[in-house]
Amino acid sequence: MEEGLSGRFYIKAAGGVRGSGGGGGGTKCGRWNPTTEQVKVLTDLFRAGLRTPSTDQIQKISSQLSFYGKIESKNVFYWFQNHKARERQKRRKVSVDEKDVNIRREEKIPQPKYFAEVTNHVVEPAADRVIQTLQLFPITSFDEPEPAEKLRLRVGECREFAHTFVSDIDHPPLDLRLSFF
Amino acid sequence: MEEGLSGRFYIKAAGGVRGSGGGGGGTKCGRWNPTTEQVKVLTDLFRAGLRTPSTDQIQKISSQLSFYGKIESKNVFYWFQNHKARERQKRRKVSVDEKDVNIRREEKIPQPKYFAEVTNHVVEPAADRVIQTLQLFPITSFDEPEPAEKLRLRVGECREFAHTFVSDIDHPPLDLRLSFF
DNA sequence: AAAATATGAATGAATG
DNA sequence: CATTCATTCATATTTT
Repeated sequence: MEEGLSGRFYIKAAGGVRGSGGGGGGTKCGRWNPTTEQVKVLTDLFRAGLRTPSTDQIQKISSQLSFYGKIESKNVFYWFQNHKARERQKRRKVSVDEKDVNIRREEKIPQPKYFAEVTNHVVEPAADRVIQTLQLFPITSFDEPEPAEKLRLRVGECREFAHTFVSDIDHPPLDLRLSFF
Repeated sequence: MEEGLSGRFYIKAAGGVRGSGGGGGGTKCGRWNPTTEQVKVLTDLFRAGLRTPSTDQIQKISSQLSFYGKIESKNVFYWFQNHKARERQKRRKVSVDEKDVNIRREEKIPQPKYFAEVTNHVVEPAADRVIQTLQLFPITSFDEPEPAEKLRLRVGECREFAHTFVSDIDHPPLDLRLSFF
């Protein structure tokens, strides 16, 4: 249904096209599709404390990462910008649902996150080759104190405080009165 | 090689019966599976004009909807995001009727601050001017049509050639030694 | 069960 | 920096 337009057959590359190596220099262009190595490096840099790289740094990073595949400076720029923004947003939009379901009495993951950030980079076979001499020490971030990015495990938790008791109530006290001003 | 997966595995969610009416419980996590009530409310809100709820609104909505079942803010956020996008997407597939021979030769490609900044963007519709007090019960179907259409020139160009296939080099001399000082 | 489709989630790219 | 749009990917659901 949705199809029929755009006439762009995307290569249904199962398993993520992030395939390393290839360089993605294929015919598929449009928007940058980072390779796993690129993402890994970027992530490492971020975790190392880099949040808002300068133009200079961006250039260097981009330059280095270009080895793994097509990449432009702006990609690096945007990557950091997005990553940071989303990291923050996750913190903000953390479910703040209280009340309502009262049965929730159990634990609550100490770190309820917006959503499970999958940081499980499958170990690349070529990982060995990827000798990233990332020796970025705590960089002086001019933005704000580095919040010690800790690696969070995937939210294995699926605590769903069931709402089972919602038997046959006609209309719960639902009253979404949103005032837009 | 193609081993580089996106690394996104979710726990197989068993029996995600959307049929909320009855139990609805038991669904495992994986991805949010809205109940019919939740969808109904969301749809009503959307139809009432809500298109891009603010963080606050998202919180409220999420909170209210949690009555019907497990839900998080991000779900609401994504729901609206997707719903709007798809609504527009479908709208867009009908905009091919008129062969607007008026082809604008916009050579300028919007680039970030790295290149010449271009601002020849089409006028922003600003259709989020929905002012109303959303009440759960669609008292007044303030149904507003899809206003404005942006017709954004998407430049999915592949201007930059892929990095030259590095064939000689054995190992990427990745050495991100950024000099910050 | 396979194919088609609907939709939740993620992220690159902008814009203000 | 935040907010938003467009695209794409991964599943769930429905259809054949």
